[in-house]
Amino acid sequence: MVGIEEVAELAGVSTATVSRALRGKEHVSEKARKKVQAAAKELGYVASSSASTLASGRTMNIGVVLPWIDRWFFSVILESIETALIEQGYDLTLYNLSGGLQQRDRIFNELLLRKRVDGVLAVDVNPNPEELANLNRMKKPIVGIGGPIKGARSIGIDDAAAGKLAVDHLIGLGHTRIGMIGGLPDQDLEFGHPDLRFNGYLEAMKAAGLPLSDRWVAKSDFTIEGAYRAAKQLLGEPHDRPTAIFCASDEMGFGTIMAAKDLGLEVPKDVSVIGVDDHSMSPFFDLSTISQRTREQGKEAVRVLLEILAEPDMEKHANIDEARTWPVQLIVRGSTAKHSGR
Amino acid sequence: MVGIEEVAELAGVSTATVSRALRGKEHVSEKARKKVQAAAKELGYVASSSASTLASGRTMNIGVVLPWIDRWFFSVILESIETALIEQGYDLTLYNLSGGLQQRDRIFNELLLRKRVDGVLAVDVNPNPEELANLNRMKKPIVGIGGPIKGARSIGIDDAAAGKLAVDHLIGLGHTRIGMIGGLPDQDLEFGHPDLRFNGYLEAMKAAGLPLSDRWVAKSDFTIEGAYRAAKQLLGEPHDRPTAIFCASDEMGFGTIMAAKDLGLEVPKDVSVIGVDDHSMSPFFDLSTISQRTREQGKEAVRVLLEILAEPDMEKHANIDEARTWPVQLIVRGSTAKHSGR
DNA sequence: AGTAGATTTGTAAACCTATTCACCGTTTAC
DNA sequence: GTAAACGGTGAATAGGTTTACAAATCTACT
Repeated sequence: MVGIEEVAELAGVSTATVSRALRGKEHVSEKARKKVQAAAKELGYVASSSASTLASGRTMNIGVVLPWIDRWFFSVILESIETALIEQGYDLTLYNLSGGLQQRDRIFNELLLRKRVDGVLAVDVNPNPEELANLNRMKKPIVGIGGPIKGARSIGIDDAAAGKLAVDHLIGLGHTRIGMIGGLPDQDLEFGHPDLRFNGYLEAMKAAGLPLSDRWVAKSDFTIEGAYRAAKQLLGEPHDRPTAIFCASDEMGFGTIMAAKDLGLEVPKDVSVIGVDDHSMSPFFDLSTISQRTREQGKEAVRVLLEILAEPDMEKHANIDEARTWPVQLIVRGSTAKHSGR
Repeated sequence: MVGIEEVAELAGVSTATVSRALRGKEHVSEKARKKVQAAAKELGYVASSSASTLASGRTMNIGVVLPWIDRWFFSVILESIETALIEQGYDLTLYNLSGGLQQRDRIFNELLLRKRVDGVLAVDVNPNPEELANLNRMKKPIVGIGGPIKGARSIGIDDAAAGKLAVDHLIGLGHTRIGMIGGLPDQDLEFGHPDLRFNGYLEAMKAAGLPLSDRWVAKSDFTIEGAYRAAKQLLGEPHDRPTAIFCASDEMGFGTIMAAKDLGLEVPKDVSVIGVDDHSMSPFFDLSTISQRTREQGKEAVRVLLEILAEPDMEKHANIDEARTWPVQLIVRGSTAKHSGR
């Protein structure tokens, strides 16, 4: 296998110059750089990343931890993170937590500490104090996405505000009997998004002085299917049926729209529907939604993490917990309209 | 930072013994192993992966290359690969090709050759001969998923056979006017799945002596929305409308079912629909389909790659091109039924 | 007790690059 | 014209582990 010495010899310079030349560093004459590049190309030389990591202390690799991959939010954010990282010359090592607690423990207390990554991006994963302490000890900065991490920086939307915005939109359209399909608490997500969005719903309803009813609220998992069933329940009610439904996610919105159709109700004439996410299929369903601009969140998290890594004195960043609120945006499509009924 | 020497000192043994003990290797007495483990735990020692890679030549890391992440097939297969790898103690570094040709070039000719990965899994990506030669030179085995790679091992379904199976199912139900919604050729995928599935359709129709018509065939991209539009076109036809439609993917099947509903047609009474994939949402849509058992494919690809890596004489595996056909399975749900019409 | 053989342990040499420091030849400032 | 500053360069070292090999210890048997 060809190493840096062969290149140095062929180019007629020292290994130090080869190293500097190939990485675009200062203090190399153009002439030397050209020679080195030619020699490297001729020999098909590529620097060994493990050796360079060992020598420099930098891995140029980021660990990304997320609970699942095959769900819309996570796969989209993963793609945006990967794209942003590769642009900056970083690789991305993936850790998904679907393997249960034991695997999680191994990931946090072993895999992430082995000097394979320079930093960590945690998507909807809330490290406990011990896990965080370990990362700090190893000087591995972590940036969270999706919810506030105590003792670290994070980015996420204000779920309650998002819920309130959605419901305020419905209220603004004249709806008074507004239902909600929320997520099951504690299931799936670590930051309680479903509950928070439900709180936003309650808040908006109370602020507007509108009546609440148990019959207008249903819980389901975050899937089309779950919401479909929940929506049938809500909309099947012959009297007093809600004229608008706020769904905790767009996928739930899709299920709700399909349920409405199957019940012979028209959207938005008979019932308005709004979700949260701005899923790639939302335009097709013509679903109004609260966009959380997922791709931008991923990009921004990468920016913050790399900024911390660029800071020579990383200590400063330890134990800063700055939970940045990522602004959401109401996107009005055809699934919400003025209340037309009686 | 605590290194192997501190652990050795505290445990009262040599670094060699520490290394052996911590990795569960032979030739360590139980007593020594216990002492070492206790010392490592006390000091919070975790071996540096770059140092161990440098010394051993093994990275315990696999590179996974795929064209996208946020599409069902890819995210599911990625999750299955990640799970299988982590079980075996391997990490996974992700490279997605969505950044265009320039990025692809960099990934194949730089990132994958840097000794950061022991091997490569290519999902629906077909490396060209030069890219493959580079990998061979660096002794990095590659296993493909989704289509045959000339000069490497690969696993994938027989797209034509899958198409034929789907259409044979429809024929067996008595349908004679059978349409297809296929993918756009050359777009998106490197292995021409859409065309191959279309070939299977043609083959089945010809074998059964059934008539073909341009009016029964439409092309769209691999999305619900595209298929929805295509299906409206096909099913809107007042005369001679197909009584069954084979869709090149389940997502296209969902679009087709929705289009049928919106046209006032009942599935399967007025029109049968079948797809390919066995998408997680297919049970909800009650869509019959050809399952390609995506998760198992991912697992199997990992098994094959690790098997190659375990082989001490890896040379043997270079230039073997063994394109294994992964069996598909007909899954009959409620969207296909006997032809009931006139 | 002595010894062959098996097992455990330690020593030291890789593994390959980045980087510090010193040095040299040039240029710049005075 | 000299001193100082500066960019370019190379020699040597550090970085932390694995592993071949040699040495030491233990086991079982004569």
